[in-house]
Amino acid sequence: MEWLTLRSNEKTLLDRIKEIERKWQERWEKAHVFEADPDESKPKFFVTFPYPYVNAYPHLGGAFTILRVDVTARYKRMRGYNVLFPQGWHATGGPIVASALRLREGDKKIIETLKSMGVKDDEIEKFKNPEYWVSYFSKGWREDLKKFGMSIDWRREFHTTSLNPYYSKFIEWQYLKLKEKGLVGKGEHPVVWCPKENKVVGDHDRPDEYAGISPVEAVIIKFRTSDDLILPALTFRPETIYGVTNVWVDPDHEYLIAEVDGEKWVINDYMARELAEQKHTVRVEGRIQGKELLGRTARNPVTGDEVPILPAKFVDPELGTGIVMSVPAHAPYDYVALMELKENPEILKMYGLSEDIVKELEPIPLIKVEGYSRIPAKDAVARRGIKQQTERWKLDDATKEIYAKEYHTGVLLEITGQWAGRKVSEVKDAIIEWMVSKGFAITVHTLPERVYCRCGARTHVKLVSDQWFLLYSKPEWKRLAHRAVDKMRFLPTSLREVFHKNIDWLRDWACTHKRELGTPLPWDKDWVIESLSDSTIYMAYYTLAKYLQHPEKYGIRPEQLIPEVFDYVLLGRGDVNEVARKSGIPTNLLEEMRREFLYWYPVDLRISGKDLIPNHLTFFIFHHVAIFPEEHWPRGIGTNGWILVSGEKMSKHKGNFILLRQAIDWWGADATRWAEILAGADAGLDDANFEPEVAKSAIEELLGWIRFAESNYGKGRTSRLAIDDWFESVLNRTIIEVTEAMEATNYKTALVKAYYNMQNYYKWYIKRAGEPNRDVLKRYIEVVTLMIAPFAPHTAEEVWERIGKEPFISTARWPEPEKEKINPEIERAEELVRHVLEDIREIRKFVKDARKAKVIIAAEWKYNFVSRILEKRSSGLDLRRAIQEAIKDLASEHRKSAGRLVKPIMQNPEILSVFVKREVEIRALSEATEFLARESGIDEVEVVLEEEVQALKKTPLPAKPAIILE
RNA sequence: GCGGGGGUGCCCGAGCCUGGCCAAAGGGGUCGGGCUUAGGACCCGAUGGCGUAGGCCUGCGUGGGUUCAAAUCCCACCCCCCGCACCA
Repeated sequence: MEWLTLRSNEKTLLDRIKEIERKWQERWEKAHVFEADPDESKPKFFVTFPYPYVNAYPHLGGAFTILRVDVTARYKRMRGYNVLFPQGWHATGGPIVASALRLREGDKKIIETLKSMGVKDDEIEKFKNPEYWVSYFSKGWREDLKKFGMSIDWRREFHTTSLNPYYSKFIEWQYLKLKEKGLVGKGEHPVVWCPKENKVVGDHDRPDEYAGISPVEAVIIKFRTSDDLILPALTFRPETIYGVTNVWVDPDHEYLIAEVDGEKWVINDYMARELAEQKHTVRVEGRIQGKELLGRTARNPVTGDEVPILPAKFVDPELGTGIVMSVPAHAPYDYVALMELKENPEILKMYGLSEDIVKELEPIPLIKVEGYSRIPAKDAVARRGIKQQTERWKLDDATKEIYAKEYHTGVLLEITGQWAGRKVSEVKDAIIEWMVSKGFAITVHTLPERVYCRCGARTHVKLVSDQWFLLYSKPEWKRLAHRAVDKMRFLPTSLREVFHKNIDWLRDWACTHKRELGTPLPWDKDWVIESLSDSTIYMAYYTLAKYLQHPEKYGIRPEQLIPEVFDYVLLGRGDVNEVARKSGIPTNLLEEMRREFLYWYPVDLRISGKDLIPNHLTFFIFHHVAIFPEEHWPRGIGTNGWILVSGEKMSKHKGNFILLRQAIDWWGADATRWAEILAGADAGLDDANFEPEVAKSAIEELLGWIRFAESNYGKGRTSRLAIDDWFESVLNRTIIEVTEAMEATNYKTALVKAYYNMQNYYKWYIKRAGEPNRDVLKRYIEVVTLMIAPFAPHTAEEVWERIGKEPFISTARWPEPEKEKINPEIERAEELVRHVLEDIREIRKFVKDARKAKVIIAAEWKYNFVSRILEKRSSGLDLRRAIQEAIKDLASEHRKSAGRLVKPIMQNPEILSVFVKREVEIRALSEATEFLARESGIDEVEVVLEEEVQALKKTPLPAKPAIILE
């Protein structure tokens, strides 16, 4: 990777940076700077990062979000808050278990992944145990985050699952509460099932190419032959039953004859098994070759038509039921297959069929679609030039097109009877319901394509009947969640609406799994609480982890954590002495824990990537409103987008995948932080773009600031210039703007304003002033260092120490703006000087040999006039009216000349925003003549008043003096 | 389809809420100059078109509209990205 190559001098710089970082990390730890305990004298701020799943080391993406949390924590600390920033680790769920199993099977990919993360050969063996993943990677995360400079209170660290019985007790308590309130219930649920291993097959249990394929609902329509065999045609488009011309089978496949729910069905092995797993009774009675069915007819249950059974190559006997109803008008496959039969009667002959059998079969249109002929399938096929049913790729494409168009915009024709005139999308569900109720069809859960388990077996859909659900669809629960959302603070603010929508949209959630890491459901121990479901209110656990996770200090054993303990500590219920007696935990310790909880709770801000909005963050709200009283509901949620690297999504495949530890190794912590912030760390949903180049140059930037600060602090002149006021005004205004951006967690904006914009102002200041004023320079160095401290804390600490401050900048106060020094008029005047400089330069382009510039200030009355205009405007008038009104107010001798100003003012409305009092303009320009001359390369600049000259070609305006070059 | 986020100059990207210092910040690239033995790094300048006085024209997805004034407000349309679940 290119950005790895640092030249030797840069390497030295990097070593210096790393040394500084190590030094401060050690000092912070030694001084316990980030360990937060209740302190009633200070306001608290509780900020969290969703605990990461510990199956790998952190990469730049996770680091990005947690960096925003750290910046928040550091900023709030500087604002005088007692900040709690804890961190735990998530191990609940399937992937770790699945990876451990795969490793046991000798899976090369897992070995490769582990090696790529730096796991040594002789250690890989240990990863066959899921537990080892948890301890290994939580350690890795902790190390990396420390090196990244996270201001975490590590005493509260923990990991989830029964591997941590303390946490498990807490989760058990939560679920007992939910059950008490009737928010957990049992139900049926379709899952992808491996018949060989007898288990649910999640994404992590499959080869990658099968990930993300979930069960879908399909309809099986029953076509009956004269001898009472049922031909069950599986379809996703039951509405097209009105256009069926025939039924397709694979002549070379051997179907089963099975009794399904008391009827004789012709069906494939696959669906026989799938139906059996979905509450249907299936008994196999015999077999039948597809070709034996050919030539018979079957009755369309809806229309009553007798349709022929015909052969088709495209029929996949292992998908669906292996039997397909043919709707040539609206299904490209069917259309092509039918045309092939018509054009090649020898196929029919081969099976001993008469060619007459297809002669009269014509597509039957039943849906009208804008932009298509009566037979849309024909259009789609013709457009792609499809000739044969074996052209799968094109046919699939055509099918997709027709399906989407007909579903969303198609209108049902007369032939569909009661449904005629309606849109497909509107009545589809009703059609299904009707067909099922009439006994014409059944619905079934199936997979849209073949999905294999990692073990090699083909999976099918099973209906699990004793599945536990979180009953999110309960209206009362949703109502409370909405109320919480109404009260919360969101960053960005647009998130509020998103959450309301998500709450409405959320349905019951299957909250238990089997054979995964986690906490067993307390009343049904075969099940383990699923990962999203066990990570909803654990922020409360951070307030207790300090006690629970340290038996060496507090002596609490897991079995002492009876529900009454959590009832008391988290909800204030019960008599503390009674709880102490029952649990054996001393009263004072229980009370201390209760106090700790009450001090920190609720969560003030939870910052996360945008991916958690529809799931975890919504659950987070739901569970809080279910368990806790209103005063402990979450107060805020902030989100950010993903990190891209050089404009592309990070992936190992592309070679732009960067682990946090690699980044820190290459650029150090602060430069990495700096580049991540600049990548786009404002609150929002947009992705941020990390540029390795920026990280590289940040190393020098940061060392440059240390050098600049150290060597300039205390330097400078003692005299006072007008331009000093300008710089102080800008500096103080910047503090206000940066503070606003910090409050909104718009950290890129804040950093750009605090550092880069200030640096530009400083350059201008030096250009104007020559040498800076000593006090102003000191203040500049202090303020900028303080403002970048949340972003580059190690660098800031180093500067702080070198300019003689102590103890830590991490606990120093955020700069207060000296509001009295903010002077908009001075800033406008400076702006005006800049405009004049630009204008002189512009004119010089045309008058190259000019030696002298005369700057002619507008006459006194014009200032009154313009300030009148501004008054009128601020009372709501538009510009033209404001000018008219202002003219009326003028003394009569000026009215005529004022009329002549209307056009120039309309043409240069910017003068209104730079307008200052005449004296201020005169002074600013007079003091800047030397500067203007120097910068424009002219010998002399002279400021003259309009009253002192006559016969001007140009009209001077306030804030826009006339300029004459000579 | 539903929900969300976007479309800005050669590229990336700010601005849009709160209309006017916006031909549009900041990077990158390119061109020119300085520095240097040379390269790199660094510094200065230029980078829509036209123009011998600070100007004019074109311009922020497309088309309309509101306004003295629109990248910014309103309406319609086109295009791109993300999510749509039992999974971390």
